[in-house]
Amino acid sequence: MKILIIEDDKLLAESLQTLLELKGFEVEVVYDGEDGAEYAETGVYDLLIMDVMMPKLGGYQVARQVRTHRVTTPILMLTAKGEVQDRIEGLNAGADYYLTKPFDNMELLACINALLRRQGDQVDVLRYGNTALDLTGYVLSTEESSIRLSKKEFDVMRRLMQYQGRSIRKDVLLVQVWGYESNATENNVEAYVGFLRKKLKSIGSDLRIESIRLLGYHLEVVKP
Amino acid sequence: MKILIIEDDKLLAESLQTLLELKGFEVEVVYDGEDGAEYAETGVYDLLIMDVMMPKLGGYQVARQVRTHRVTTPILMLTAKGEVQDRIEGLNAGADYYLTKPFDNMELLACINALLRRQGDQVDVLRYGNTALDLTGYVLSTEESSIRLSKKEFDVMRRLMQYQGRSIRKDVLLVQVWGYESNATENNVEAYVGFLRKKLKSIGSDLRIESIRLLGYHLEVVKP
DNA sequence: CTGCTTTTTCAGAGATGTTTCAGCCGCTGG
DNA sequence: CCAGCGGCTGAAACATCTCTGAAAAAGCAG
Repeated sequence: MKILIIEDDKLLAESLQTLLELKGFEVEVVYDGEDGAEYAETGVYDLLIMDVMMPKLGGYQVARQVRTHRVTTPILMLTAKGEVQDRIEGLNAGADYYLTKPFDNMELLACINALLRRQGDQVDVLRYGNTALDLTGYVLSTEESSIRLSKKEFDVMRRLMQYQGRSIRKDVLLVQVWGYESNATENNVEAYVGFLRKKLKSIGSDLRIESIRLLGYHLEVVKP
Repeated sequence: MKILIIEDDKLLAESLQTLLELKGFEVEVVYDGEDGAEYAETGVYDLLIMDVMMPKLGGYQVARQVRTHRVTTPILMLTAKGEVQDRIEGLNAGADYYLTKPFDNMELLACINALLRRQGDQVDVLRYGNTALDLTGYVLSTEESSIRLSKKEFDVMRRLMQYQGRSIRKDVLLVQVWGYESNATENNVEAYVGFLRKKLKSIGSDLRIESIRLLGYHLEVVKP
């Protein structure tokens, strides 16, 4: 579970980082809005936490920009500005929650959980069609049978299922699963899609991974 | 868009109802937690707004119960209890947002929008006539059927639809889709317009790509 | 170290999208 | 009425992308 913190107050940023890492999140920190927007737009994070007042690009602008680029990662806005007007502006800019400083650590964690829960990550099975993916054990199953997935197979499958009908670009999938420092190529994605198609068929799933040339993939329930 | 309000203060409930109906939502109101939980569990609502302190069953219990029954409708908690402890408890019980009374109407609406936005109800489509172009999946569809487009077909179609009735010059289209450096000719555009006309007809679209001599094209809805 | 699983790499086959081109059609203007 | 231009279309050639199977490499547990 990856979280990006965009916060210019280094002290606060660090304490947040420590807190979240303690809770088992993978955390990255950047110190201004411009970097923030750039990182956030990769779409590899599960949550963005950002300050409103920052150098170069304010939180509202970052949120707007990120949303304009069709990135749907939940945004938690964190700020000293507590006026109603500010809260409204933040929410309308694309934030999902507005928390006023000073805030309690436990409250922050509760918010994060609420946001991630909604993201559908907190559930322990994803279902689509006649098929279920057990998030705790890397097992893919239908009524009639089930099969183990390797970690990478699982990662790819999870993303595909999370998109429920919409299509995913191959390069996005690549960066989400392999990270962007990796030297894996899109052919790796193709290989894993191949593995998954085989396994889906072997358990009699009604799911089909359609490919869309020059775009990516699309998980589909095929009517019998 | 259906909203359920669970609130025992009839005055407040009514003013909320009026406000939301004015904004075009379909609103139902119940006055205690027991009814609230029962209604909410049907899962037909797009959003639940509930008070914390209520007769029979408190807001936290309602939230917990609803979530236990695997209903994922977003919950907005509305309450006079503003203590950190309360907010944490609310969020942990399954709420998605915690708003403290008294609140501003505009802020409430901003929250509601944020929650519904996340609900994934916003899809990326361009519409014109009876026809929709799915921007994420290169799919062109009408009520009765749909068909996949290739990337270039999609690019051309998107431009045509974006111009909504105004006409586009062929050379502009050429540059927009193939880029400056390309050695494609206007005949390429013509070829793709041909492909698109075929596909539009095949799905029973009421859109027609008219050509305008020496100028370019023009997307038109043709009345039956 | 050994044997097993997972992940990566690679190259050829196959599928699909794109471009090209020639011929046809119809409009336009002399 | 006819020549000429712009626009349309189908077929073929071409260019790319995607898939696949096999093999190499990397991890991992015993």
